[in-house]
Amino acid sequence: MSTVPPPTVLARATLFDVARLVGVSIQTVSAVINDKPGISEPTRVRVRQAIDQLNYHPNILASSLRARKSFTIGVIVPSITNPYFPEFVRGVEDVAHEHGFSLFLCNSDNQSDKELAYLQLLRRHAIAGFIDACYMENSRCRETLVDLIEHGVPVVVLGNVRIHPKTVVVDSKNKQGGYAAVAHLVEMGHRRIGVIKPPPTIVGLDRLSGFQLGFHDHGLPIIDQYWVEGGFDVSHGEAGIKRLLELPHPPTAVIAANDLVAMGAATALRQMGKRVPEDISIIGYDNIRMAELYDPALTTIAQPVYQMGVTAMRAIIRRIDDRSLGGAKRDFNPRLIIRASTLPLRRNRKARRLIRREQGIA
Amino acid sequence: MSTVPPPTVLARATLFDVARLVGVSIQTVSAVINDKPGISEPTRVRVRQAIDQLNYHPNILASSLRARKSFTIGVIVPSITNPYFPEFVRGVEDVAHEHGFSLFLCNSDNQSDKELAYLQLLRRHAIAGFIDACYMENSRCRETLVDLIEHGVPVVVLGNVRIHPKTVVVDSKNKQGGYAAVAHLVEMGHRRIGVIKPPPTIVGLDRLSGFQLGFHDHGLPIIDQYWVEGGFDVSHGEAGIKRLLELPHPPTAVIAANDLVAMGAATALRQMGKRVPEDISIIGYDNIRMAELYDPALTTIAQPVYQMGVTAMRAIIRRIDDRSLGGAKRDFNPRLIIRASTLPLRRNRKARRLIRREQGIA
DNA sequence: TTGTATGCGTTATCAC
DNA sequence: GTGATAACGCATACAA
Repeated sequence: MSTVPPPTVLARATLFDVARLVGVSIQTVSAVINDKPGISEPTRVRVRQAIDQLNYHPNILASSLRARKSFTIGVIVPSITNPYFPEFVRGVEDVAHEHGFSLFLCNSDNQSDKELAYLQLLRRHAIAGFIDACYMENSRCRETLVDLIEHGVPVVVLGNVRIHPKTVVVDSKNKQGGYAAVAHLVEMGHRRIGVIKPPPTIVGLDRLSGFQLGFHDHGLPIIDQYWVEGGFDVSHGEAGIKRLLELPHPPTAVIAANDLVAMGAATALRQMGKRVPEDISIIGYDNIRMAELYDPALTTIAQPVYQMGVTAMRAIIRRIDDRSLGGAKRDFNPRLIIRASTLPLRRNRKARRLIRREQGIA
Repeated sequence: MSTVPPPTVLARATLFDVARLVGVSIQTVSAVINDKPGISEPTRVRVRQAIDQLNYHPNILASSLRARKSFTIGVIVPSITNPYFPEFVRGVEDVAHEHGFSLFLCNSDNQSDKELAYLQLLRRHAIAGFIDACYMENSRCRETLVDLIEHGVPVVVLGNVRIHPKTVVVDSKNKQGGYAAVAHLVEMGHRRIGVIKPPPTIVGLDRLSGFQLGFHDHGLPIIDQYWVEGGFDVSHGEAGIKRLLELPHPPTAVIAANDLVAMGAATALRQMGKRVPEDISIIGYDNIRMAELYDPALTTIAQPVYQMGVTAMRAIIRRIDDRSLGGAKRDFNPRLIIRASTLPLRRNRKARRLIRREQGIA
């Protein structure tokens, strides 16, 4: 009926509007905005004034489309509510922002189909780079990642997988860290050790294999009942510890998939009237901020999470600047942090002394 | 020199490629993709096959540009490493994803200039909606938000401010919650109460005013030395409690700006050989997951954070669907959760009984 | 130094 | 049902 534009939507000023106001052409304005040479100083000033006056702001959508490059990075994590990931994302974001990139954040909940859906969505967004912190082996996810990579999008995967020669792998040697957790407990004299298993992500499986190798190398038998299914959430710790306590001979020490699980287990133990570490030692993984604050302060395996985020994002930026760069692997060392949640086994002091002597500890 | 295209960058298939392969026009393909009526079933099938075959994926940049609507939502928080915000963001994200929206995540660190920089960046990204969870009074931020709103972008602000009639405010009555914290401690017989203050964000100031009103209504004098500067991080709790303990008459109870601060303070106290709550009671705010796990479990004021995130995102979606919708205010009720970190004051049992009787508690 | 023409990949409005 | 044409806002190559 009416040709009056809808009153609620004000049109934004465009390059055209600015150009018209100044009396120059569109690309002159564009050149001023992008600090390109070849524009006289007086013109630059007049253009800038007009930009202010019209409250003009470039449309990144249009500019990305035309320039065939975007300034958005896709980041996918299992769940941002796991305190490990905010730290990682923060590292990514700080570097990204420094270089003018924005972050698309996605939560996969460790579900391959969700991960896949997000991967596909991000591909449509024409992202400039991609960081996958929740990769799980899945043919369609792998396909999509490979597709992204082959279309020139730099991809970083958190964890020990090489999806494609051009992938950048950022890892913290979870196998080695897992091994160290076992070694620590064994050193403390524990031999009946329970494990609350991580989820089957790349990182989780790697960590698990470290636990297994540790058991093997220290001559500990792997008995299924002592390896309960778990995950990376507090609830997995609560459920896991209950199953372990129902065993005829409950473990004297427990390895939790991560700190959250360790705290869930420790708190559940406390509520059941058990003491940590006097009755049961618990070791976590990740060294999240709370591990230190928790009482008992958690013995755990630390990773430089923030730094890993920084590294991931830097790798992407370097590959955006130089497309010819290939894949890479950046390994960070895990570090055992002994606090209050683990204690030497007291049941059999003689055995403990024996073990210590064997390992050459004073 | 050479006219050979760079070998590293494969061109993505476009609508044009699909149309050519099938032998139809571009807009026929577009119609199939967007499930528009008017295309025969055989054509639809052939188009879909071609899409698969060419591995075609729509370019959201182009589609947003042309359709003048995007599917990205800007979210800005103080810092994603404060466990309160992942919970909030998760609520936002779950709803967003359900409706096909993606999230731009930004951290302001409670710095107005960073907030402003992000606001401007998001405006350029032609976002479909915006959620500000870290608003601080600042004329330029306000200007930018108003500009966004007047250009038809739905804006949600976390905290008790009305920036513009069309703003949606999601709040949890921080003043009331702050008041409840004071009331709880008074009820426990405390009168010498220390406060580790929140930062001057909208939410922080509101909470602070609740503390002040609580002091006033319960006849407690407000003595500057007992109100130490703080923030929302663990470190503020550690620093704050130290200053409070240096006082000639240290407080018998402390109100922390939030749970993180409370845990920082409690842990520092423990390290200084003091007991919580026997020597000093501490009350937090937010009821983050860790508050329950912490030992002593934290008495705190709970807010339905996840639900607040959900509400914020829903408000945006409703306003995208119906541009005529105006502003709104959605208030959530804070809830006192009494756990182990607060205890009745024992110094003067008579006084305590007196207070209880006055308040009609058995 | 500045202007002209063209296209990025998509959607919208018309005819046919 | 389908196809031609224009436009979204911007950047690039080239000519002037």
